[in-house]
This record gives sequence, structure tokens and C-alpha cells, in this order.
Amino acid sequence: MPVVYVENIGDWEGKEVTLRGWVYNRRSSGKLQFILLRDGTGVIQCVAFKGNFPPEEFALLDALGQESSLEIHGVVRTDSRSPGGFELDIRRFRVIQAADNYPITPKEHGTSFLMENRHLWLRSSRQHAILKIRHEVIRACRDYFDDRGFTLVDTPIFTPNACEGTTTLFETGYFDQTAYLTQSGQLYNEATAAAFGKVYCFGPTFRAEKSKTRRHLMEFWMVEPEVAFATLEETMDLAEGLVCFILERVLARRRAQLEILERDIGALVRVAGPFPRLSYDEAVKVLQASGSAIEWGGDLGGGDETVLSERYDSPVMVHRYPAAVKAFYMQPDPERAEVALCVDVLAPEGYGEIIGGGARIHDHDLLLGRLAEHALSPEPFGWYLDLRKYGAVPHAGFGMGIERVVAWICHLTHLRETIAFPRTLYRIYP
RNA sequence: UCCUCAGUAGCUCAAUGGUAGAGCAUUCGGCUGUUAACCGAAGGGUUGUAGGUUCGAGUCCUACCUGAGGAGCCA
Repeated sequence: MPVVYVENIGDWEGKEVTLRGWVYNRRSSGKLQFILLRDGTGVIQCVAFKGNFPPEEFALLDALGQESSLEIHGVVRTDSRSPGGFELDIRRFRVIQAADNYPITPKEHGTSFLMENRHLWLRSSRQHAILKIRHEVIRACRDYFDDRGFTLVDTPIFTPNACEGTTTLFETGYFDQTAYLTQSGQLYNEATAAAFGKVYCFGPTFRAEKSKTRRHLMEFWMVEPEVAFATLEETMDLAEGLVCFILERVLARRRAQLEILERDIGALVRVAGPFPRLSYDEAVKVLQASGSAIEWGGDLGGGDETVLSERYDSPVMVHRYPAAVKAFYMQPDPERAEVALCVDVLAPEGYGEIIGGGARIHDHDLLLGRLAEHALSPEPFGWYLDLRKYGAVPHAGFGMGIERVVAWICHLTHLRETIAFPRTLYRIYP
């Protein structure tokens, strides 16, 4: 007898099949048992009639708690009363493990309780839908770069020094040395870009900032492309293409999950290139006109990002920030040395920054000077400076935060639902 | 780090300073088509912790603990 998955159940109409999964919910009506079986690909209602089973066997079904695991053999049939259009008429079954007192009931729960039970919460339909979309986003990122001749070269997670010197890093022991968990693969990407031309890395990133907001996780995933010879404008095109590609993929393949989340799909369909491109100068004027206290030279605050991103249907690209508020490696604009050739992409609907990137300094002495200005010792950057001595070329890239993109696409209020086991400021369990 | 709010049954929440309750979950009983099924019954509590005010505190006060929301910082 074929073992099948719920997502393919329509191919087996009228046939006897085996399903394996977990009890999502159970209802009984005297001589009938309705078991909603969940198998990771979908949920199907399975029906057992008392008269078809020995009494002691039927009693087993009556005692099944939520999330008990079992194997069911039965006949697939169409039924208009079933949400999925199909039902399974149970002929035989085997309880693999009978579960009692599953903590998450089909009623409402608070966030704190659900986070404490995150390992179980993942089984609920909403969390399942979000993580399926996350997977689609990640797959789209890989396909986008792979299809364009990029090479995936992953960068290390243990790093010997505080790369950018800006954010607080997690410190850890490394035998008799101190190591830090990476905050970005970008510096290493610059080395691999000089070896492969077009590269990207895709891994976890760690920030020990004591940020307690819906937009922050201590551990999050970034995809970071880096392209030798690329200009800022080419990088902006690459970022815009990536975002459009991800949306097309999710709309084409994960519409059912968006509907489970009751996402306004129209807002995603309206996203189209070319994205509005605003210089920092223009952005400041727009913000000042709308009442922001921002002055030229300051970085955009969270509220500023929200105001800007709510003005457009598509993500907005803000470029050429003051060099002083950006990292040491940012290439200054040859026309105006006080601004950097960088770009932030702000997602619409108030979601704020999803991408940050720009052109990197490729002149050795300029970079050395910037290190000094940022009070960074040049010794740990020996290898990084080498890249400016042996065939330096202009190059650029960006980093995109996966969780923020998923939160925007799913229209979530908090980043913690976009990753299976979020690491937040005051929670590292489970 | 700062500000605000909240901790009562396994969960979600009630309870004017005066006997601590409901729904869901659990257990038992009923029902051949249920859709967060329904109907009946039962069990379930050191009201976050420690002090204090009061004849009397879940309720008021103080400290602490835990969590949530926001700010700053950041992607």
C-alpha cells in the first residue's frame, strides 16, 4: 500500500493509501470519529465509523490526545464538506505514540506561553505557513544568485577581531584566544570576490546589541553578495532584482500560505521595479517636511524609516548617506567626499531597512586612513589591506536580512515568528 | 540601560478592600457528519516572591523576580 503525503492526496482518489502524521484535532459524534491528521504537508480529515472496528480498537481512537502520532490506512474520497476537498475513510490504523495533555490547545494563547513552547508552536498552521514562506525566500535568494553566475562561498562564523568596530559582538573562547561571532561576512566576501568575481555568502549573523524591539534578533540570517568591478548603481539594480524575484517566487508558489496568514496579497503584487531611489539629501528634506527632527548628517531613526517606507508601494532605496555615519570601508563619492557610495533599501508598509550595502574602498592608503579615523588597529586588517595591494578593483555588495524580508512579506508585527528558534534579548529557551 | 504595563487553575481571562469564578484543556457519560463540534457531570488554586498597611488583601504600599510593549542602539 503506497505511503503518501497529504499535499498529494488528490492523486489517490478512490485508492487505499497509508498516511502518517499527528493528530491536529479530533471530534467525535457517538459512532463517528473525525481525526484531523497533520503530516507536515497539510491537514486532512480522517473518518472512522464505529461499526467498522472492534470495540476495543475504536476506543483507542476515542482516547487519542492532540498531537498523538499515528499511521492510518484508508480510502481517499472527495467530500465537499471537507475543507481540503478530500477525506480519508479509515480502514486500519496504528497508534505510534499516544500523547496526553498537549499544552497548545486550539484556543488563544499569549506570546510568552507560546515562546516557551516554541518547539511545539511550530506545528500550528500559522507558524508552519511563515516558515514555508521563509524557506521559499531563502531558496529564491540562492536561485537568484546561482542563476546569475555567482559562487556561494561561505564565510567564517568565528572571527578574530571586531570587524567593523561599530556593533557589540558576542565574545567566546577559542582555545587560548578570544574569538567573536561574526556580525557580517562582508569583509571575507571582498576576498572571495577577488577570487571568483561574483560571490555571495549566506549564514547566521550575531549582534550583542541590547535591542529590545520587534525589529531585532540576537541571531539572524543574512545573504550577502559581493561583486568585483561593480558600481553602486549596479548594486542597486542587483538588490532591486533580488527583491522582485523573491516576491514573484513567493506569489507563485506560496500563495496558500499567504492566505493562511490573511496577508493583503495586493500590497505584494503592487511591488514593481524600478524602485524609487532617493538620495540621503532628498530623504532628509522629505522627512523634515513631514515633521522629523532629523538634520543633515544624522542617521535615520526608526521612525524616519517608517515614514519614508510608508510613502511608496515598492521598497525605497536611499543612497549616499553622510560618510561619517557609515562603516569605515565605505567608498566616498568622488563628486562629494562627505557622502558615501552606499544604499539602504527600506521595505514598504513601515517595515524599514531590509538591505544595506554599497561600494567599498579599494584604495590602500585611503582605507588605512579610515581605519585610523575609526581608531581601529591596522594589524588585524593585514589580509584585508592586502586586497588593496594585489589587484585592487572597485567592488560593491550588500547584505539582506532574511527575517526582516520574511516579516514584511508575511506582514508580521514581530521578527521572532520568522525563524524557528528566535534568539531574543531575554530568551534563549528553547 | 531607561520608560510603561502585566503576573489569579495546564491555557485565556473574571472577581467594589469582605466565601477565588468562567471558557478551553483533562477525566467520566451521551450523540452516525462533526468543522475552534455540541450536551451533561467531575477533578483542578500557598492569586510570581518577601515584607508592610488593615478587623480583613487577588485587590492598597515597598522591594525583588519574571514576562510583554516601547525608546536608545542596530540590520
